[in-house]
Amino acid sequence: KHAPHPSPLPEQERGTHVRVRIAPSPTGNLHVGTARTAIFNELFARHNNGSFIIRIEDTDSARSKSEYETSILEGLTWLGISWSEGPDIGGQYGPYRQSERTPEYAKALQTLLDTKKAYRCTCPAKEKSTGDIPVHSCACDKANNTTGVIRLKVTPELVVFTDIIRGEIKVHTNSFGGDFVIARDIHDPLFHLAVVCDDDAMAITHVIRGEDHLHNTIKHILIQRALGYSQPIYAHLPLLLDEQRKKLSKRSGETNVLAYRDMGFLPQTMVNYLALLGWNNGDDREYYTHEELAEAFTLERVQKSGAIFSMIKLSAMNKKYLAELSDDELLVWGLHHYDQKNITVSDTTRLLAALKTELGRFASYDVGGTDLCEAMNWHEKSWMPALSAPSLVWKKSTPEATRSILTDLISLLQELPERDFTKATLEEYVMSWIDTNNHGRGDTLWPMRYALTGREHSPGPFEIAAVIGKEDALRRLTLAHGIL
RNA sequence: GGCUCGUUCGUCUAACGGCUAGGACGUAGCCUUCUCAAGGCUAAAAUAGGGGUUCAAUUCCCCUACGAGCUACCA
Repeated sequence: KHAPHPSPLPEQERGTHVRVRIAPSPTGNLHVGTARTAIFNELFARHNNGSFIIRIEDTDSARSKSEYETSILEGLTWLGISWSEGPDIGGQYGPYRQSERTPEYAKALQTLLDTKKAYRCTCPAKEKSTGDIPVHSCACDKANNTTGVIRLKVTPELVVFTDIIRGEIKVHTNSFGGDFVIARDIHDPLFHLAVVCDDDAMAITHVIRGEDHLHNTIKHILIQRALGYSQPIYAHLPLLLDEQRKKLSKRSGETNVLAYRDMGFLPQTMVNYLALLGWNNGDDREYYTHEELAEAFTLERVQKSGAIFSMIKLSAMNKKYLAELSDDELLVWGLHHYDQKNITVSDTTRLLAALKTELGRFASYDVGGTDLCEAMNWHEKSWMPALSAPSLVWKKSTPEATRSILTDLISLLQELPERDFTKATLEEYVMSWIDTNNHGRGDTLWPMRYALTGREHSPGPFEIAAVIGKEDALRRLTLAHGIL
């Protein structure tokens, strides 16, 4: 009989304390699909006062890289997801890298070999077949080989388990190809074996992962039974889909979570959006803080069908969160984009003021505001726009009228003291001047705004003038006047 | 091909077996407006098809169609 696995926790606590994990393999950056799985796991753990654990699945040493592990953890940290055990912080069930747990797997493999539930097989690797299912059958299980891969013996039977999200799942072992490989060698386990050993050793109570693992779960249950382990509760999440309704992958578009950060998306946007993709609370509510999600989240309300990851909706949500940012947060957000482009910002006060004028207009840039820096270059001190004379004249005006208005506007603004260069005062002052002199609004405001920004699309002229101040405003207006 | 899962507006989704199938994003129109946005108002837009069960089906059951996932000595 297989000896019970040593557990750092008293036996009675096992199973009562919720313990969930995500197990990314460090073969790439943090994928949005992995991020969503992480979010669901973390929310489930928090909702149930349980533990959320990160385990690095690096049994494929050829493809695993430590910089990817760093990047994955950075992505999770940026999202604001917290874990109580993991490769970076350790924990009482460690180590949390599969490459450091080989002795555990060797022990389990030896047990399976000793109890004849697995055997070594020297047959060549199964060829990929396009037609019928290739069923592995050979005489290796009788040959007592001392070399070769290790296969688990599979007897024909119907395996049934209950998935919290999709109910009873039944798969007959005949359908997946006979005895399957669980290790290349006693010290070189495959994913299936390692997962089962770790989930047991780490006292994982609920395995919450993508639907693409549904068939693997059958294999895992078979290994658990052979090893005498108890079976965790399973919940298979619907997949994240691309526009073609295929599983979201690198070829679908950007899948790296950190790339979304660099595009201008906020972590609260990502968490909120991803959590609502496949889960809802049964009502119309769409906006939740991380805490509110943890409070409300249950696996029973997770959707069964896959959901398309939409940048459009993500952007709409991001706009809303951007508008809620405090000054400090907005500045940090803005500076990140200048850093991305290696642009040094000389005056952060002016940058913040400029960002505030652009708030609510971010949709007019590429998704997430990638060309925001260029659109806002008007805020820099002493910056001079590249103006074109035709653009300076409003569509219903003439160069002559524009020239005359600019002449008067410049002398008008010269009389206004610097401290009155605020949006409200400027607006009141200039608008009443327009009205009393019967200038057209467009005839005045268009050239004023264009002169200050060099752009046909921008925030309003008074907001702009308030940000750049009297000196810059007059310099740019004079420049504009000169080209007509 | 086999196995498994799935199917409500274009998308994300709501609806103890019971109002006119609701909301959000997107789209279109109008208002506002110096521009692009934002904001306000309005509109178009869905229960895949066919059988059952029931007084009553988006909801329960069956079949079909379609879609997806899996089908490695990757994870």
